[in-house]
Amino acid sequence: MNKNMENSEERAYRSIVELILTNEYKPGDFLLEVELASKLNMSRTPVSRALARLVTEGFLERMKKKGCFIPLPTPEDAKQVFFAREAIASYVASAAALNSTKEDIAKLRNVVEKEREAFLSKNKKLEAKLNEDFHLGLAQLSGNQYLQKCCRNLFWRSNVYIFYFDSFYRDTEIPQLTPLQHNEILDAIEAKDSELASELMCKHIRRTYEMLIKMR
Amino acid sequence: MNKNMENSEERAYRSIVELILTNEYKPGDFLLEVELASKLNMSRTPVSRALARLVTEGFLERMKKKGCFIPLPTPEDAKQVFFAREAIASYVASAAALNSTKEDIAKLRNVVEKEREAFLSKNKKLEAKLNEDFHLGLAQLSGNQYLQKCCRNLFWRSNVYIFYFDSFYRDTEIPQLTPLQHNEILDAIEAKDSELASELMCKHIRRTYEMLIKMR
DNA sequence: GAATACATCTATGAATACATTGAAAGGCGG
DNA sequence: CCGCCTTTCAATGTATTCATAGATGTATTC
Repeated sequence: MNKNMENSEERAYRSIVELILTNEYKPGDFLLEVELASKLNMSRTPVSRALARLVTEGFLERMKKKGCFIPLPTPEDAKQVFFAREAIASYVASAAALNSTKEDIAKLRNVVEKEREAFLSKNKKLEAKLNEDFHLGLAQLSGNQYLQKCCRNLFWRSNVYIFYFDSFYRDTEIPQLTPLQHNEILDAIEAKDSELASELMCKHIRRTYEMLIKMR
Repeated sequence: MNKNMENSEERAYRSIVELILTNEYKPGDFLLEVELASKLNMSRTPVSRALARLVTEGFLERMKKKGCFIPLPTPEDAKQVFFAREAIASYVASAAALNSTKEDIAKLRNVVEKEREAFLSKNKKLEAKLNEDFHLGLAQLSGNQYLQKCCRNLFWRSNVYIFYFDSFYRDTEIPQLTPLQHNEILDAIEAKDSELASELMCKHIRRTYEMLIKMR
């Protein structure tokens, strides 16, 4: 039925992530296989496999015979997610500083520029996507597929918090600061200053986290 | 047919990990769904799901229509695995230094003591298991489920190297040093010296890696 | 009226049947 | 003999069907 060349599991996976990141499903909601299958016009099998993957990636949790659900945000969990992100992303930044070429950096500069534009035009969804592009792009520059994978999982998981608190988030200075901080990080990477890149990334993530906990 | 109360996927998962860690399947080998299914006396479904999980965990790779296989060790991959382990395990160690109680530490001391005994009695398999217990136990003490998960995946992945080079490995001083280094790390954690714990863990992992690359 | 045993319902777990596809063997023409 | 095309096959990808576990509601008993 579907002409797309990607396999169904991959499509299901992306669709589900999309549904979550666009907040169509909220924390606490159950993602039922049959429901998703009919929504996405495919059988339970690929949906089920995609869900299983999201669970092993730590993005969803599973209750036996109840279904998968988006974990409810808790202060403790937020702490763990952001601490883990700090730990790994700072390594990634320092590794990127050592490995990246002019072209790599130019690409990310471009992303940041688009981020700034997206902020000015208040295109929330695009902004989120570009933020993801920046962080995951950096992870790729680390040249370490394992750190890259960890980064991706943690980034997505932390996004749940950002979306959950979106209404607050928008009123802070964070969205405005983001492109600036991203550029500072790129500056450090361009200067091959791995120590500084690591530190800036750490602070960048911590700032988001600290904003988050102030909102409870 | 099967009397075990755990579900089949979990059993398949454990069995497959076991088959790999005991070197019954070696790097480069394909793990075929049908073959495993018949070997483990279950249908393709749980086997397939278990394999998928191992792939997302980075423990196996998948070639479409060919099967999952244990990635061939390469110098580049080894570098990535051990670098990632260093990065994460050092964070884990420093977090453990901040969180752990007397009882936690006592438990790990016990593991290390058994490690020493296992080394003396040349019980290779037990030694490997205890090493795992130590590192994953420490990950648990970090109190961060995300870092814990990353740690576990990377540990297993790095184990492929250790088993692959087992014959060389045995002739080095590493197996003898391991319990000593583990105890040093525990000392630092007990003294709540997170900086030192982190540094020692980093060196501990790097030593294994450097031994590895000398063997090519 | 409360507690327990039992029926029922819902969602996943597992098995099986069927479709797809990548790779390699083998045939055919040059 | 070599290279290209076709065919076949082996392995996974997907759908469907059946089984089962956990939750919930209900009736019966004390």
